[in-house]
Amino acid sequence: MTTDLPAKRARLRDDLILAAEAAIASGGLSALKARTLAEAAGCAVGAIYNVFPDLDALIFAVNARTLERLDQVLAATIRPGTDPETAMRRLALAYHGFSRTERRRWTAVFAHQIPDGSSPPDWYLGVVGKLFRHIEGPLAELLPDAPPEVRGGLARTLFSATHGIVSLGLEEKLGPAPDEVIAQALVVMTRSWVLGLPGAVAPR
Amino acid sequence: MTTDLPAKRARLRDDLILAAEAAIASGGLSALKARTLAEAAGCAVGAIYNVFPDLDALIFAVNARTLERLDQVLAATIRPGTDPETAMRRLALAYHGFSRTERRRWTAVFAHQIPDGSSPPDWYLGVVGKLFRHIEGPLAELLPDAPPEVRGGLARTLFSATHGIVSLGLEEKLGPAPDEVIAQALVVMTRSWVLGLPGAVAPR
DNA sequence: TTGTTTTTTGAACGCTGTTCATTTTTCTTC
DNA sequence: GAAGAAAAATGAACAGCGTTCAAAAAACAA
Repeated sequence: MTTDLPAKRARLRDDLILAAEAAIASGGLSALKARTLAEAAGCAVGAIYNVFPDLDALIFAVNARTLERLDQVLAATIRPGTDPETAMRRLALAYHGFSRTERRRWTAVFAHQIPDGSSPPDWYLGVVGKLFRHIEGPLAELLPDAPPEVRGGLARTLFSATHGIVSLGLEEKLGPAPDEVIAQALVVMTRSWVLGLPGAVAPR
Repeated sequence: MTTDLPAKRARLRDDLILAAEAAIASGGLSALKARTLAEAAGCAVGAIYNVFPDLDALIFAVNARTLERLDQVLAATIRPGTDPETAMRRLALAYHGFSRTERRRWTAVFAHQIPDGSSPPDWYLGVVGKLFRHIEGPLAELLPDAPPEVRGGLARTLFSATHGIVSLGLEEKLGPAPDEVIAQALVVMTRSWVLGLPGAVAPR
Protein backbone atom coordinates (compact mmCIF):
# COMPACT_ATOMS: atom_id res chain seq x y z
CA MET A 1 0.00 0.00 0.00
CA THR A 2 1.55 3.20 -1.19
CA THR A 3 1.48 6.21 1.07
CA ASP A 4 3.16 8.59 -1.35
CA LEU A 5 2.66 11.94 0.29
CA PRO A 6 1.79 14.26 -2.59
CA ALA A 7 -0.54 11.57 -3.93
CA LYS A 8 -2.40 11.37 -0.64
CA ARG A 9 -2.85 15.12 -0.64
CA ALA A 10 -4.06 15.06 -4.22
CA ARG A 11 -6.52 12.31 -3.39
CA LEU A 12 -7.92 14.29 -0.48
CA ARG A 13 -8.13 17.34 -2.72
CA ASP A 14 -10.21 15.42 -5.23
CA ASP A 15 -12.37 13.86 -2.55
CA LEU A 16 -13.09 17.30 -1.13
CA ILE A 17 -13.98 18.74 -4.52
CA LEU A 18 -16.31 15.84 -5.25
CA ALA A 19 -17.93 16.02 -1.83
CA ALA A 20 -18.35 19.77 -2.19
CA GLU A 21 -19.85 19.36 -5.63
CA ALA A 22 -22.30 16.78 -4.32
CA ALA A 23 -23.31 19.11 -1.49
CA ILE A 24 -23.84 22.02 -3.89
CA ALA A 25 -25.71 19.86 -6.40
CA SER A 26 -28.15 18.71 -3.75
CA GLY A 27 -28.61 21.86 -1.68
CA GLY A 28 -26.96 24.81 -3.36
CA LEU A 29 -24.01 26.89 -2.23
CA SER A 30 -25.46 27.39 1.23
CA ALA A 31 -25.44 23.63 1.82
CA LEU A 32 -21.66 23.62 1.76
CA LYS A 33 -20.55 23.32 5.40
CA ALA A 34 -17.03 22.62 6.58
CA ARG A 35 -18.07 19.95 9.06
CA THR A 36 -20.41 18.06 6.73
CA LEU A 37 -17.78 18.24 4.03
CA ALA A 38 -15.08 16.83 6.27
CA GLU A 39 -17.29 13.92 7.22
CA ALA A 40 -18.20 13.22 3.59
CA ALA A 41 -14.56 13.33 2.52
CA GLY A 42 -13.49 11.26 5.52
CA CYS A 43 -11.11 13.74 7.09
CA ALA A 44 -10.94 16.22 9.96
CA VAL A 45 -12.35 19.74 9.57
CA GLY A 46 -8.86 21.15 9.86
CA ALA A 47 -7.64 18.96 6.99
CA ILE A 48 -9.68 21.04 4.55
CA TYR A 49 -7.42 23.97 5.36
CA ASN A 50 -4.31 21.93 4.67
CA VAL A 51 -5.42 21.61 1.05
CA PHE A 52 -7.41 24.80 0.41
CA PRO A 53 -6.78 28.22 1.98
CA ASP A 54 -10.53 28.55 2.64
CA LEU A 55 -13.89 27.34 1.38
CA ASP A 56 -13.93 30.04 -1.31
CA ALA A 57 -10.99 28.38 -3.02
CA LEU A 58 -12.78 25.05 -2.89
CA ILE A 59 -15.87 26.61 -4.44
CA PHE A 60 -13.75 27.96 -7.29
CA ALA A 61 -12.52 24.42 -7.93
CA VAL A 62 -16.08 23.11 -8.04
CA ASN A 63 -17.28 25.97 -10.25
CA ALA A 64 -14.41 25.42 -12.66
CA ARG A 65 -15.58 21.83 -13.10
CA THR A 66 -19.08 23.06 -13.85
CA LEU A 67 -17.76 25.53 -16.41
CA GLU A 68 -15.67 22.79 -18.04
CA ARG A 69 -18.79 20.71 -18.35
CA LEU A 70 -20.66 23.64 -19.88
CA ASP A 71 -17.74 24.10 -22.24
CA GLN A 72 -18.06 20.51 -23.41
CA VAL A 73 -21.81 20.84 -23.88
CA LEU A 74 -21.37 23.98 -25.97
CA ALA A 75 -18.61 22.36 -27.99
CA ALA A 76 -20.90 19.45 -28.84
CA THR A 77 -23.69 21.82 -29.86
CA ILE A 78 -22.43 23.13 -33.18
CA ARG A 79 -20.32 21.71 -35.95
CA PRO A 80 -18.29 23.99 -38.23
CA GLY A 81 -20.22 25.18 -41.24
CA THR A 82 -23.53 25.69 -39.48
CA ASP A 83 -25.08 29.00 -40.49
CA PRO A 84 -24.67 31.79 -37.91
CA GLU A 85 -28.31 32.08 -36.91
CA THR A 86 -28.74 28.36 -36.29
CA ALA A 87 -25.43 28.20 -34.48
CA MET A 88 -26.17 31.14 -32.20
CA ARG A 89 -29.65 29.90 -31.44
CA ARG A 90 -28.38 26.42 -30.61
CA LEU A 91 -25.66 27.83 -28.38
CA ALA A 92 -28.09 30.02 -26.48
CA LEU A 93 -30.59 27.18 -26.07
CA ALA A 94 -27.83 24.81 -25.01
CA TYR A 95 -26.76 27.33 -22.39
CA HIS A 96 -30.32 27.58 -21.18
CA GLY A 97 -30.70 23.80 -21.15
CA PHE A 98 -27.51 23.39 -19.18
CA SER A 99 -28.66 25.91 -16.60
CA ARG A 100 -31.80 23.84 -16.15
CA THR A 101 -30.18 20.43 -16.06
CA GLU A 102 -27.41 21.51 -13.74
CA ARG A 103 -29.49 24.08 -11.97
CA ARG A 104 -27.81 24.21 -8.55
CA ARG A 105 -24.28 23.71 -9.78
CA TRP A 106 -24.75 26.40 -12.39
CA THR A 107 -26.35 28.84 -9.95
CA ALA A 108 -23.37 28.37 -7.64
CA VAL A 109 -21.04 29.63 -10.37
CA PHE A 110 -22.66 33.05 -10.38
CA ALA A 111 -23.99 33.21 -6.84
CA HIS A 112 -20.52 32.75 -5.40
CA GLN A 113 -19.53 36.12 -3.95
CA ILE A 114 -15.94 36.87 -3.06
CA PRO A 115 -14.82 39.62 -0.65
CA ASP A 116 -15.11 43.13 -2.01
CA GLY A 117 -11.61 43.97 -3.20
CA SER A 118 -10.49 40.56 -4.43
CA SER A 119 -11.07 38.99 -7.83
CA PRO A 120 -11.20 35.38 -9.07
CA PRO A 121 -7.86 33.60 -9.53
CA ASP A 122 -6.30 33.85 -12.98
CA TRP A 123 -6.53 30.13 -13.74
CA TYR A 124 -10.27 30.38 -13.09
CA LEU A 125 -10.74 33.39 -15.38
CA GLY A 126 -8.96 31.31 -18.01
CA VAL A 127 -11.63 28.61 -17.74
CA VAL A 128 -14.34 31.27 -18.02
CA GLY A 129 -12.65 32.88 -21.00
CA LYS A 130 -12.71 29.64 -22.98
CA LEU A 131 -16.50 29.82 -23.11
CA PHE A 132 -16.55 32.86 -25.39
CA ARG A 133 -14.72 31.11 -28.19
CA HIS A 134 -17.82 29.11 -29.06
CA ILE A 135 -19.60 32.27 -30.09
CA GLU A 136 -16.65 33.58 -32.03
CA GLY A 137 -17.06 31.04 -34.80
CA PRO A 138 -20.57 32.02 -35.89
CA LEU A 139 -19.68 35.65 -35.18
CA ALA A 140 -16.76 35.49 -37.60
CA GLU A 141 -19.03 34.20 -40.32
CA LEU A 142 -21.62 36.86 -39.55
CA LEU A 143 -19.11 39.73 -39.45
CA PRO A 144 -16.26 38.71 -41.74
CA ASP A 145 -14.90 42.26 -41.88
CA ALA A 146 -14.83 42.95 -38.14
CA PRO A 147 -11.34 42.97 -36.59
CA PRO A 148 -10.64 40.11 -34.15
CA GLU A 149 -10.59 42.33 -31.05
CA VAL A 150 -14.03 43.69 -31.93
CA ARG A 151 -15.29 40.16 -32.37
CA GLY A 152 -13.76 39.15 -29.05
CA GLY A 153 -15.49 41.97 -27.23
CA LEU A 154 -18.72 41.22 -29.01
CA ALA A 155 -18.54 37.57 -28.05
CA ARG A 156 -18.32 38.63 -24.42
CA THR A 157 -21.26 40.98 -24.85
CA LEU A 158 -23.48 38.34 -26.43
CA PHE A 159 -22.51 35.86 -23.75
CA SER A 160 -23.37 38.37 -21.04
CA ALA A 161 -26.70 39.22 -22.63
CA THR A 162 -27.63 35.56 -22.99
CA HIS A 163 -26.57 34.98 -19.44
CA GLY A 164 -28.78 37.82 -18.25
CA ILE A 165 -31.83 36.38 -19.95
CA VAL A 166 -31.17 32.86 -18.70
CA SER A 167 -30.18 33.76 -15.16
CA LEU A 168 -32.86 36.31 -14.36
CA GLY A 169 -35.32 33.80 -15.77
CA LEU A 170 -33.95 30.94 -13.70
CA GLU A 171 -33.76 32.78 -10.42
CA GLU A 172 -37.19 34.27 -11.11
CA LYS A 173 -35.95 37.59 -9.82
CA LEU A 174 -38.34 39.39 -12.17
CA GLY A 175 -41.30 37.16 -11.48
CA PRO A 176 -42.30 33.71 -12.79
CA ALA A 177 -40.57 32.71 -16.01
CA PRO A 178 -41.44 29.32 -17.55
CA ASP A 179 -38.75 27.51 -19.56
CA GLU A 180 -40.64 27.87 -22.81
CA VAL A 181 -40.88 31.65 -22.43
CA ILE A 182 -37.16 31.97 -21.81
CA ALA A 183 -36.37 29.72 -24.76
CA GLN A 184 -38.59 31.79 -27.03
CA ALA A 185 -36.92 34.97 -25.80
CA LEU A 186 -33.54 33.51 -26.72
CA VAL A 187 -34.75 32.57 -30.20
CA VAL A 188 -35.96 36.11 -30.85
CA MET A 189 -32.82 37.61 -29.35
CA THR A 190 -30.41 35.57 -31.47
CA ARG A 191 -32.43 36.25 -34.60
CA SER A 192 -32.31 39.93 -33.83
CA TRP A 193 -28.54 39.78 -33.49
CA VAL A 194 -28.11 38.07 -36.82
CA LEU A 195 -30.26 40.66 -38.51
CA GLY A 196 -28.99 43.69 -36.62
CA LEU A 197 -25.35 43.18 -35.69
CA PRO A 198 -23.82 43.59 -39.16
CA GLY A 199 -25.32 47.07 -39.37
CA ALA A 200 -24.69 47.87 -35.71
CA VAL A 201 -20.96 47.25 -35.72
CA ALA A 202 -20.34 48.88 -39.08
CA PRO A 203 -18.96 52.45 -38.81
CA ARG A 204 -21.71 54.99 -39.34
CA MET B 1 -44.68 64.21 23.29
CA THR B 2 -46.72 61.80 21.32
CA THR B 3 -46.11 58.16 21.85
CA ASP B 4 -48.65 56.93 19.36
CA LEU B 5 -47.85 53.26 19.13
CA PRO B 6 -48.11 52.48 15.43
CA ALA B 7 -46.18 55.70 14.75
CA LYS B 8 -43.35 54.58 16.99
CA ARG B 9 -43.21 51.26 15.23
CA ALA B 10 -43.22 52.98 11.87
CA ARG B 11 -40.41 55.27 12.94
CA LEU B 12 -38.30 52.32 14.07
CA ARG B 13 -39.07 50.59 10.81
CA ASP B 14 -37.80 53.57 8.85
CA ASP B 15 -34.75 53.96 11.06
CA LEU B 16 -33.88 50.32 10.52
CA ILE B 17 -34.27 50.58 6.75
CA LEU B 18 -32.09 53.68 6.64
CA ALA B 19 -29.45 52.17 8.88
CA ALA B 20 -29.48 48.99 6.80
CA GLU B 21 -29.17 50.99 3.60
CA ALA B 22 -26.22 52.90 5.01
CA ALA B 23 -24.52 49.66 6.02
CA ILE B 24 -25.05 48.14 2.58
CA ALA B 25 -23.94 51.32 0.81
CA SER B 26 -20.67 51.38 2.71
CA GLY B 27 -19.82 47.69 2.90
CA GLY B 28 -22.17 45.65 0.76
CA LEU B 29 -24.74 43.07 1.78
CA SER B 30 -22.26 41.22 3.96
CA ALA B 31 -21.79 44.33 6.11
CA LEU B 32 -25.35 44.05 7.33
CA LYS B 33 -25.18 42.65 10.87
CA ALA B 34 -28.02 42.49 13.32
CA ARG B 35 -26.03 43.90 16.23
CA THR B 36 -24.45 46.79 14.31
CA LEU B 37 -27.82 47.57 12.86
CA ALA B 38 -29.52 47.67 16.24
CA GLU B 39 -26.90 50.05 17.57
CA ALA B 40 -27.19 52.32 14.53
CA ALA B 41 -30.98 52.41 14.79
CA GLY B 42 -30.83 52.87 18.56
CA CYS B 43 -32.74 49.77 19.57
CA ALA B 44 -32.15 46.29 20.94
CA VAL B 45 -31.25 43.40 18.63
CA GLY B 46 -34.55 41.75 19.43
CA ALA B 47 -36.46 44.85 18.37
CA ILE B 48 -35.52 44.21 14.75
CA TYR B 49 -37.61 41.06 14.90
CA ASN B 50 -40.61 42.96 16.24
CA VAL B 51 -40.70 44.93 12.99
CA PHE B 52 -39.31 42.49 10.41
CA PRO B 53 -39.65 38.69 10.45
CA ASP B 54 -35.94 38.39 9.60
CA LEU B 55 -33.09 40.29 7.95
CA ASP B 56 -34.16 39.06 4.52
CA ALA B 57 -37.36 41.06 4.79
CA LEU B 58 -35.36 44.13 5.76
CA ILE B 59 -33.11 43.63 2.75
CA PHE B 60 -36.16 43.52 0.49
CA ALA B 61 -37.22 46.87 1.91
CA VAL B 62 -33.80 48.37 1.20
CA ASN B 63 -33.66 46.87 -2.29
CA ALA B 64 -37.11 48.19 -3.10
CA ARG B 65 -35.86 51.70 -2.29
CA THR B 66 -32.92 51.20 -4.62
CA LEU B 67 -35.20 50.00 -7.40
CA GLU B 68 -37.48 53.01 -6.85
CA ARG B 69 -34.49 55.26 -7.25
CA LEU B 70 -33.48 53.46 -10.43
CA ASP B 71 -37.05 53.84 -11.63
CA GLN B 72 -36.85 57.60 -11.15
CA VAL B 73 -33.50 57.81 -12.93
CA LEU B 74 -34.86 55.87 -15.89
CA ALA B 75 -38.01 58.01 -15.96
CA ALA B 76 -35.89 61.16 -16.15
CA THR B 77 -33.79 59.70 -18.95
CA ILE B 78 -36.18 59.89 -21.88
CA ARG B 79 -38.98 62.20 -22.89
CA PRO B 80 -41.82 61.03 -25.12
CA GLY B 81 -41.08 61.44 -28.78
CA THR B 82 -37.44 60.45 -28.64
CA ASP B 83 -36.59 58.06 -31.45
CA PRO B 84 -36.33 54.40 -30.38
CA GLU B 85 -32.61 54.00 -30.86
CA THR B 86 -31.69 57.09 -28.87
CA ALA B 87 -34.21 56.17 -26.18
CA MET B 88 -32.98 52.60 -25.81
CA ARG B 89 -29.36 53.64 -25.82
CA ARG B 90 -30.00 56.28 -23.17
CA LEU B 91 -31.93 53.83 -21.02
CA ALA B 92 -29.19 51.24 -21.20
CA LEU B 93 -26.49 53.78 -20.45
CA ALA B 94 -28.54 55.22 -17.60
CA TYR B 95 -28.87 51.73 -16.17
CA HIS B 96 -25.15 51.26 -16.45
CA GLY B 97 -24.46 54.66 -14.89
CA PHE B 98 -26.78 53.90 -12.00
CA SER B 99 -25.05 50.60 -11.35
CA ARG B 100 -21.77 52.50 -11.09
CA THR B 101 -22.99 55.40 -8.98
CA GLU B 102 -24.92 53.19 -6.60
CA ARG B 103 -22.59 50.26 -6.94
CA ARG B 104 -23.03 48.53 -3.60
CA ARG B 105 -26.72 49.24 -3.23
CA TRP B 106 -27.35 48.00 -6.75
CA THR B 107 -25.24 44.88 -6.30
CA ALA B 108 -27.25 44.06 -3.19
CA VAL B 109 -30.45 43.94 -5.24
CA PHE B 110 -29.20 41.01 -7.28
CA ALA B 111 -26.79 39.43 -4.82
CA HIS B 112 -29.54 38.93 -2.29
CA GLN B 113 -30.27 35.20 -2.22
CA ILE B 114 -33.42 33.86 -0.61
CA PRO B 115 -33.88 30.26 0.58
CA ASP B 116 -34.35 27.73 -2.19
CA GLY B 117 -38.09 27.21 -2.40
CA SER B 118 -39.30 30.72 -1.57
CA SER B 119 -39.74 33.67 -3.91
CA PRO B 120 -39.74 37.46 -3.41
CA PRO B 121 -42.91 38.99 -1.88
CA ASP B 122 -45.52 40.17 -4.37
CA TRP B 123 -45.25 43.85 -3.44
CA TYR B 124 -41.55 43.63 -4.26
CA LEU B 125 -42.10 41.98 -7.65
CA GLY B 126 -44.46 44.86 -8.35
CA VAL B 127 -41.66 47.35 -7.83
CA VAL B 128 -39.41 45.32 -10.12
CA GLY B 129 -42.13 45.06 -12.74
CA LYS B 130 -42.45 48.83 -13.00
CA LEU B 131 -38.96 49.02 -14.46
CA PHE B 132 -39.91 47.31 -17.69
CA ARG B 133 -42.42 49.94 -18.66
CA HIS B 134 -39.63 52.37 -19.54
CA ILE B 135 -38.54 50.13 -22.38
CA GLU B 136 -42.07 49.58 -23.58
CA GLY B 137 -42.40 53.13 -24.94
CA PRO B 138 -39.54 52.97 -27.43
CA LEU B 139 -40.43 49.36 -28.14
CA ALA B 140 -43.96 50.34 -29.12
CA GLU B 141 -42.63 52.86 -31.57
CA LEU B 142 -40.15 50.34 -32.96
CA LEU B 143 -42.71 47.55 -33.28
CA PRO B 144 -46.09 49.22 -33.79
CA ASP B 145 -47.70 46.00 -35.04
CA ALA B 146 -46.55 43.73 -32.20
CA PRO B 147 -49.32 42.75 -29.77
CA PRO B 148 -48.95 44.17 -26.24
CA GLU B 149 -48.14 40.83 -24.61
CA VAL B 150 -45.32 40.28 -27.09
CA ARG B 151 -43.99 43.75 -26.33
CA GLY B 152 -44.24 43.06 -22.59
CA GLY B 153 -42.24 39.86 -22.89
CA LEU B 154 -39.72 41.58 -25.12
CA ALA B 155 -39.28 44.42 -22.64
CA ARG B 156 -38.36 41.85 -20.02
CA THR B 157 -35.95 40.18 -22.39
CA LEU B 158 -34.18 43.41 -23.27
CA PHE B 159 -33.99 44.38 -19.63
CA SER B 160 -32.50 41.00 -18.76
CA ALA B 161 -29.95 41.20 -21.56
CA THR B 162 -28.90 44.70 -20.57
CA HIS B 163 -28.68 43.58 -16.98
CA GLY B 164 -26.44 40.68 -17.98
CA ILE B 165 -24.01 42.97 -19.78
CA VAL B 166 -23.95 45.52 -16.98
CA SER B 167 -23.77 43.09 -14.08
CA LEU B 168 -21.21 40.66 -15.43
CA GLY B 169 -19.13 43.71 -16.32
CA LEU B 170 -19.51 45.25 -12.89
CA GLU B 171 -18.75 42.16 -10.89
CA GLU B 172 -15.88 41.39 -13.27
CA LYS B 173 -16.88 37.75 -13.24
CA LEU B 174 -15.56 37.36 -16.78
CA GLY B 175 -12.37 39.30 -16.21
CA PRO B 176 -11.58 43.03 -16.12
CA ALA B 177 -14.21 45.23 -17.79
CA PRO B 178 -13.62 49.00 -17.87
CA ASP B 179 -16.66 51.30 -17.84
CA GLU B 180 -16.01 52.54 -21.35
CA VAL B 181 -15.96 49.01 -22.79
CA ILE B 182 -19.28 48.16 -21.16
CA ALA B 183 -20.82 51.42 -22.38
CA GLN B 184 -19.65 50.73 -25.92
CA ALA B 185 -21.06 47.21 -25.73
CA LEU B 186 -24.43 48.66 -24.73
CA VAL B 187 -24.37 51.11 -27.63
CA VAL B 188 -23.73 48.34 -30.14
CA MET B 189 -26.30 46.09 -28.49
CA THR B 190 -29.11 48.65 -28.56
CA ARG B 191 -28.30 49.60 -32.15
CA SER B 192 -28.45 45.94 -33.09
CA TRP B 193 -31.87 45.64 -31.49
CA VAL B 194 -33.25 48.59 -33.35
CA LEU B 195 -31.99 47.18 -36.64
CA GLY B 196 -32.81 43.55 -35.97
CA LEU B 197 -35.87 43.30 -33.74
CA PRO B 198 -38.50 44.33 -36.31
CA GLY B 199 -37.44 41.43 -38.52
CA ALA B 200 -36.88 39.07 -35.61
CA VAL B 201 -40.35 39.31 -34.10
CA ALA B 202 -42.16 39.25 -37.42
CA PRO B 203 -43.63 35.82 -38.26
CA ARG B 204 -41.44 33.98 -40.75
C1' DT C 1 15.33 1.90 18.02
C1' DT C 2 15.55 6.81 18.94
C1' DG C 3 15.21 11.54 17.81
C1' DT C 4 13.45 14.92 14.57
C1' DT C 5 10.38 16.69 11.38
C1' DT C 6 6.01 16.83 9.10
C1' DT C 7 1.21 16.16 8.86
C1' DT C 8 -3.28 15.49 10.84
C1' DT C 9 -6.43 16.30 14.30
C1' DG C 10 -10.63 18.27 16.60
C1' DA C 11 -11.62 21.19 20.67
C1' DA C 12 -11.85 25.96 21.08
C1' DC C 13 -12.49 30.85 19.30
C1' DG C 14 -15.02 34.57 17.64
C1' DC C 15 -18.68 35.68 15.00
C1' DT C 16 -23.32 35.09 13.07
C1' DG C 17 -28.95 35.36 12.95
C1' DT C 18 -32.51 34.31 15.89
C1' DT C 19 -35.19 33.33 20.23
C1' DC C 20 -37.71 34.02 24.50
C1' DA C 21 -37.89 34.60 29.71
C1' DT C 22 -37.65 38.82 31.95
C1' DT C 23 -38.27 43.65 32.48
C1' DT C 24 -40.27 47.79 31.11
C1' DT C 25 -43.79 50.43 29.21
C1' DT C 26 -48.54 51.30 27.94
C1' DC C 27 -53.37 50.91 28.44
C1' DT C 28 -57.68 50.03 31.33
C1' DT C 29 -60.41 50.41 35.23
C1' DC C 30 -61.71 52.19 39.60
C1' DG D 1 -53.80 59.33 40.65
C1' DA D 2 -53.30 54.22 41.94
C1' DA D 3 -53.56 49.35 40.88
C1' DG D 4 -53.91 45.77 37.92
C1' DA D 5 -53.82 43.73 33.26
C1' DA D 6 -52.01 43.63 28.58
C1' DA D 7 -48.55 44.67 25.30
C1' DA D 8 -44.02 45.65 23.81
C1' DA D 9 -38.99 46.10 24.22
C1' DT D 10 -34.99 44.02 25.96
C1' DG D 11 -30.46 41.55 25.71
C1' DA D 12 -28.39 37.29 27.58
C1' DA D 13 -28.46 32.81 25.82
C1' DC D 14 -28.62 29.40 21.93
C1' DA D 15 -27.30 26.87 17.99
C1' DG D 16 -24.72 27.24 14.08
C1' DC D 17 -20.97 28.90 11.17
C1' DG D 18 -15.77 29.27 9.12
C1' DT D 19 -11.40 29.17 10.80
C1' DT D 20 -7.34 28.38 13.96
C1' DC D 21 -3.68 26.14 16.46
C1' DA D 22 -1.78 23.44 20.51
C1' DA D 23 -1.43 18.81 20.82
C1' DA D 24 -1.24 14.08 18.97
C1' DA D 25 -0.04 11.01 15.32
C1' DA D 26 2.55 9.68 11.42
C1' DA D 27 6.53 9.80 8.58
C1' DC D 28 11.18 10.14 8.02
C1' DA D 29 16.29 10.11 9.42
C1' DA D 30 20.11 8.46 11.84
